Amino acid sequence: MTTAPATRILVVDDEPQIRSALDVNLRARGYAVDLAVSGEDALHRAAAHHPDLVLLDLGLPGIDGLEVVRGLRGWTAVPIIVLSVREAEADKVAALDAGADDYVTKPFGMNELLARLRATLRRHQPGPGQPVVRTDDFVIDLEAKRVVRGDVDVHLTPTEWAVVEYLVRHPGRLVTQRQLLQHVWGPQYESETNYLRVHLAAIRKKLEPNPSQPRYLITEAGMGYRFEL
Amino acid sequence: MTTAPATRILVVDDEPQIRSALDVNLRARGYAVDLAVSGEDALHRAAAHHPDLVLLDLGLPGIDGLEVVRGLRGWTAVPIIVLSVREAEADKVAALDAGADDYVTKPFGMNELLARLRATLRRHQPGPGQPVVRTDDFVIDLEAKRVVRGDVDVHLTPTEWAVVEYLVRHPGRLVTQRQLLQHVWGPQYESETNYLRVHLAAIRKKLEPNPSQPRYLITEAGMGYRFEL
DNA sequence: CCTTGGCGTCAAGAAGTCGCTAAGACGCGC
DNA sequence: GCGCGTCTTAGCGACTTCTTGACGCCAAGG
Repeated sequence: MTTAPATRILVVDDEPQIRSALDVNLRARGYAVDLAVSGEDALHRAAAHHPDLVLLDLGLPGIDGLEVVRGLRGWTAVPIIVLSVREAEADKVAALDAGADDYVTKPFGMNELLARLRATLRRHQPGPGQPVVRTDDFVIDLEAKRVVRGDVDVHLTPTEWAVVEYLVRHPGRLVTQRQLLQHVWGPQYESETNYLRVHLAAIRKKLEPNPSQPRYLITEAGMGYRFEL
Repeated sequence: MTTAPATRILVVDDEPQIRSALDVNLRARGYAVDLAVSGEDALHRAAAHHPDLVLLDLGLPGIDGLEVVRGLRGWTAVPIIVLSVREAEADKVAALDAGADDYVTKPFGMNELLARLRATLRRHQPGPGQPVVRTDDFVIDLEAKRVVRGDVDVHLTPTEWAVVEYLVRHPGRLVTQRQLLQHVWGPQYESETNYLRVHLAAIRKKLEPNPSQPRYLITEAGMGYRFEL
């Protein structure tokens, strides 16, 4: 029997006690743990090791935890669970808005944390990780970066692919214009919604059975887009 | 069987009769009660004993009850239920704006008080933050920014969503008009309650089974709104 | 019994957003 | 330097969403 590679978790916290408590408990459950002590450290380690999940304390010295969330979301959809003290209610909402997946309030029970961690991982690995998304009208192979409609290949330009991939990797979920822009074009883009309009139109023309009445790539006016299975 | 440690309640009131009435009734229900006779006393005792809930009379000699709320919120998110006489309407709103969780008007029925107390404790227990909120009539997915009623999607506009999200993220708690306005429209808005009326009406039409007799989005006249699970 | 204040409702106009098209700019391989 | 695919930019009508004001209702208080 081959052993599945361990799930890699990046723990970001400046308090040594919490760091080592998490380290011990996670290792005991068979996770591979990477530790970061600051926001900068976290961003570097994430870029270097591509963890499967990030456990992020919001109250960091230096770079704010919120900035770390944004920094990560600029290029990756890795699930992020935020830790914060109860007072920082507004920060938690802001973190979720910035793209965090869940949050746990300190002080937390280790069991609750582990449960949320498993739930978040489960959500982000739909079953035995199927890199292929099927609809009635087309098939998207995320691994091979191919789209087939009927029985012919559909060619997507790089930008179109980036948009489609991001939407498809968050099925059913509302993706804000900011999220899409920053993921596809870069962190400094946030208000160029005309890019999205043009490229979405092009994508719909290629994928939707009836581009003028989209069934899969839904616009939510004033908010963003949603990929409907 | 291990005995759960008693829930600790800090009672703050300068009137001896009310203090002892609360003391007796709360002890009879198995709560551990700590008594404070003034605002200063309350702040000291809260810092020393970390109560699980604070019952705070607004009409205190010396430090105002409002200041006590602010003082507590500076470092703890302990639930606060405010007691006040009916006349002090403005004080109640101010206390809620400062971060109190609920209020009870004096003279109060002991049963009502106990019910609110249990409700407040209950919702502070399991940590907030489920990304999905269910009621008998609809499901709100905070993560996906999606609302389903029965089995059809309900479409919310950006403003409607912002209002619903804020209320739902503070379930059971009385949210003042100010809080909603400033969170949704921005800091400079505080008295445009007509916005709230119009948008709440639209939301109720979409979510409530009987919009003219709301079950979930409750209006508290003169104060604000409450999302009741 | 009447006034007052807060709320719900409705409708119309204002403001904002989106889809679509087409033209110009860019970058890469040849 | 040329051509091709691709991306950016601009503009317009259509549509969605927000704001605003008027009106009626109800409860509290004089």
